[in-house]
Amino acid sequence: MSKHWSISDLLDGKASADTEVTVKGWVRTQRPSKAGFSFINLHDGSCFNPIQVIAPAELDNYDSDVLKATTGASLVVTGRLVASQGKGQSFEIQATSIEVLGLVDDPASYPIQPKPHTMEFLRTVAHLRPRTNAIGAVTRVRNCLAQAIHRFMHEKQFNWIHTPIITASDCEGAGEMFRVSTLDQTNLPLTDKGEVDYNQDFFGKEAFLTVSGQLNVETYCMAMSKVYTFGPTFRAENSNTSRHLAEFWMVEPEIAFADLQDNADLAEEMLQYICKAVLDERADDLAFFNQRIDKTVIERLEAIVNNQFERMDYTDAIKVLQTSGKKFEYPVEWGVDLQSEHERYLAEEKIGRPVILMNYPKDIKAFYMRLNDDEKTVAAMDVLAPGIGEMIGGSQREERLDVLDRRIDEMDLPKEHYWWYRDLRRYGTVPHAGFGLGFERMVAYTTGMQNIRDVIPFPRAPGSAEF
RNA sequence: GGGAGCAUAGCUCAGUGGAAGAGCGACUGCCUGUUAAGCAGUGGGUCGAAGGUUCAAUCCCUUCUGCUCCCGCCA
Repeated sequence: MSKHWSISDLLDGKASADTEVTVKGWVRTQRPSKAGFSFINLHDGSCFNPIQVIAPAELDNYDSDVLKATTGASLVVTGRLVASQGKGQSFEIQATSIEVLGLVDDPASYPIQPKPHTMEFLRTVAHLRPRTNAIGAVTRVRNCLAQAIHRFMHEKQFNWIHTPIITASDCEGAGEMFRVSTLDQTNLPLTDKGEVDYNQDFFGKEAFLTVSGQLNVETYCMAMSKVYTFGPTFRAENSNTSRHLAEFWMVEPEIAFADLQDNADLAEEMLQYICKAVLDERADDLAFFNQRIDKTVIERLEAIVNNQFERMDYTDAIKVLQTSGKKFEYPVEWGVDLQSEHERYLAEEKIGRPVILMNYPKDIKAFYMRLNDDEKTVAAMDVLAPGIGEMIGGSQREERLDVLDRRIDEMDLPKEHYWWYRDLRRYGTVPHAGFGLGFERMVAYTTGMQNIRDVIPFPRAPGSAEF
């Protein structure tokens, strides 16, 4: 294909005015004028704003093609880049030729009309929704966040570890898992006991899609010191909410020679870094979100970048909730897991920003979290964000083999399945900690989008895997 | 898994037991250096599906399907 400019570069003034340029993209709107030309707004995904093309009636194919290029049609436009006479854009293109690559069949029923759509409707046309302002902006912000995460980690000398998607160990324990099997589902091989014989399956044992790369990444942490995973994870929970997906992306850093404070500091520094990246690099998209989606988005991101995160012990949070004067549906007492209403009160009403809750009762947390000296709490932390709830969950890991074994026994877990995880405590164990950031929750928080299904290109949820 | 709600034009939604409505979009015309333009007109419907009640059902009842929201699970 011949060389052409991105609309982003043209609007940024990277090409000299009065030179000939070519752009390729899709029509957002066309406004024909009887004054002898037509205004076409063309977008190519490179930035929020489209570029305005002035198509003069003198073009050979003006009546035959150009005027038929309705919203959604694809064009190659060549012309002179000039300072715009109109308001709303710095530059525009005075077209000398317009090639229509693809028209829109039946414009009346083309789903992406130049008018507001609901997010619910756009989910039913997920193959076309990236052409909208909102989903296009989400896509760029999502990319910006992902790139910023890798950049942050790289600058801090973390190694990105590609942990497996398929796991044959059933010891992850973070929820229901999707089974991976090549057995003939209509004719399953059975053992003598009448159970499915997974010895005959592809891996010779049961296999699943991962729910977390944590246990795997801990092994590399015990050699590379600073590591992280960033990839898709899967939960087969029947969760039907605006903040859960069956397939979602998670960032899981793991740091050696570190405790819970170091872990919280890392989470804070990373969130500040990536929020700043979005403020710096995606001002155009943020302006849109701030105007159309959530009027507090920019303010919120600036507050994260410019303020220390509030840190609060679970035990203190319980006291705050008990003395809040609020009537909660679920009563609060030490030892209970916090309900959404409690987390919301803390993050939204009490603090108004993300808050890091630390040191939870051991009975409501996972076996691998490090037991505190009080023997009642573990070194766990959650980052709670207004509107999203739990954005990050993490902990200092139990590095003492005897204590870990005690916890495994207490929870009645199959110790033999954790043999390689326990080995890490036998061979040069060190204090270490890590956390998991729900990437889509971060994108939702950053954009103000209310449903997590609108911040991932093709959302997977119970009963929903179209596209 | 528990609870609530919704389903009427391409989209967003009114509405009524007795002849299907608006706004936006589409199309046509007028107008215009216009900005999701303005003005006028035209077309567009198995009222989610299947049963039932009724002289008559888009409306009332039952079942089903789909979607949304809240809670739980968590990230």
